[in-house]
Amino acid sequence: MTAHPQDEGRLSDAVLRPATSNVFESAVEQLATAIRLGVLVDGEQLPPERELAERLGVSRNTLRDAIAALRDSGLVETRRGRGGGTVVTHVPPQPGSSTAPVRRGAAMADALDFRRIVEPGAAWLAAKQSLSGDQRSWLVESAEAVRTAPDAGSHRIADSRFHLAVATVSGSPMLIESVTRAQAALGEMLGAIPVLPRNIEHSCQQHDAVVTAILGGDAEAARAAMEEHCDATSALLRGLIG
Amino acid sequence: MTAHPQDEGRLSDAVLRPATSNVFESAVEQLATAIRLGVLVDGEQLPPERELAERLGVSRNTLRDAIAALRDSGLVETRRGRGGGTVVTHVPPQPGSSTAPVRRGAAMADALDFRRIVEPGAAWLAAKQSLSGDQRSWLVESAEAVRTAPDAGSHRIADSRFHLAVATVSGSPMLIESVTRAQAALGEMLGAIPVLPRNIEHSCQQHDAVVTAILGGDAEAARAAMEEHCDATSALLRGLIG
DNA sequence: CGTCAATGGTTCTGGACTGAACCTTTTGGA
DNA sequence: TCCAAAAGGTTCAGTCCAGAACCATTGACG
Repeated sequence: MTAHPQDEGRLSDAVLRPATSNVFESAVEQLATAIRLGVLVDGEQLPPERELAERLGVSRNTLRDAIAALRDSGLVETRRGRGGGTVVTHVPPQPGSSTAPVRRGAAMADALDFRRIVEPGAAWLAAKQSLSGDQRSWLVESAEAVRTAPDAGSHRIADSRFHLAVATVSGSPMLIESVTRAQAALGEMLGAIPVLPRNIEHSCQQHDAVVTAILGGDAEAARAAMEEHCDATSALLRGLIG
Repeated sequence: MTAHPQDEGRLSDAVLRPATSNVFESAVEQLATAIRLGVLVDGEQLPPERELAERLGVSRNTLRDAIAALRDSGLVETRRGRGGGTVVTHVPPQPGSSTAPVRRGAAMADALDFRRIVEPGAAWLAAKQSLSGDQRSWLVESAEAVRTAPDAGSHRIADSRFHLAVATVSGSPMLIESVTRAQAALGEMLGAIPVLPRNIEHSCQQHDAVVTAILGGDAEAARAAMEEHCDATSALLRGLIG
């Protein structure tokens, strides 16, 4: 065993990551991300508190605090009584009103690099699965939903949903989580891309190529198509920010 | 926005993952994993408690409980006083004594799939970086250390260290974490691979191919070499378990 | 040989979170 | 019409954990 103190340092610096803190905040972030990525769409009803709390692995008290925070942010509304519950009331913000000053570059570069690896990987793996009819039509519809999105905000959400759908049909929980994290990290920035019809059309063609390759079981083509798609997005973003 | 209830269900099931609970246990797992993967090698001294606690993002109390657990498991020893501290005392277990009954298949398949994507991705990204001389020699030495490992246990640790080194020089924190998780998930199983000289030699040749490609800046070759390596390992494991 | 600094060991307080029980509101159906 | 079920709303005791202060032990260095 070579005793290279600096190597040990490099490795342990890289591996010993700080644990996730603050259960409440992570619950808020998780729900808010799910809404902003379009996993939970406008008008959709959340599961009952007791059930959702269990699924998130937090106590009902904490979940309620998180929901209250979302309510304060205008993301959801809550009604009491039988048949009541919490519903998503989220009109996706139109781009251009980017209040968020550009993120710091390192995190963005990391997320872009990461996405360039896990999303094509998900497409590749999805193509190797034998998908059910439901899953196949889900993919097709997800891609179609991106094309028919009426405005920029809807387009962003539909795009997220498409990418998450690809990850989901890959069947790998670890990959799904990775894609979710990449999408969440890039979410704000992707929203800053100007929604020119040309960009949309190009993007949708690439989506279609991905879907076609996956449905055809051509893993290499699926990966290549998704790589192209990620590269195109990266180029837009990098150009946009410098 | 298509209102497909089942789609929502699929997506939210996939995305709303349970939050990490129990700070103490995750600290233990993190340190134990670091030791078993060889990030912290035998005889190496841990940072002082106050410093390590801060780096892990836990309180010193919790960290001390975690260290106590490691001490009970015989992974570390602690001495008081100036110049004292906690040192790793870990003799890697020789394979064959696999007390652990085979893991359940789904988690293993997930980890293998995930690894097949993130490790080649890390090699690809590493090859695209302009590496420092230190990093280049670190890679070479890491690969060489695998070849010269005296016994099966050391071989496993050196192998982990090599893969983590590749991920580290890729420069992407998100990727490093992913590779670490994949390695940790597969750790026990990789240890179950019979260490035939032929397997070792084959594995080392693939390591060398990866290093050569990375140092040469040939990203596609690096990825292909790592894919081959992961596939070989997968085949061994799947054959071993059925 | 004594002192000091670096380290682990101990204790305490306050806040965050859990788990459970119970209350309140609303609606669908007997 | 009225009741029961299904939801959200409230409260409380207990546990986990952070943060800080302080104690005990040991080796380094003057």
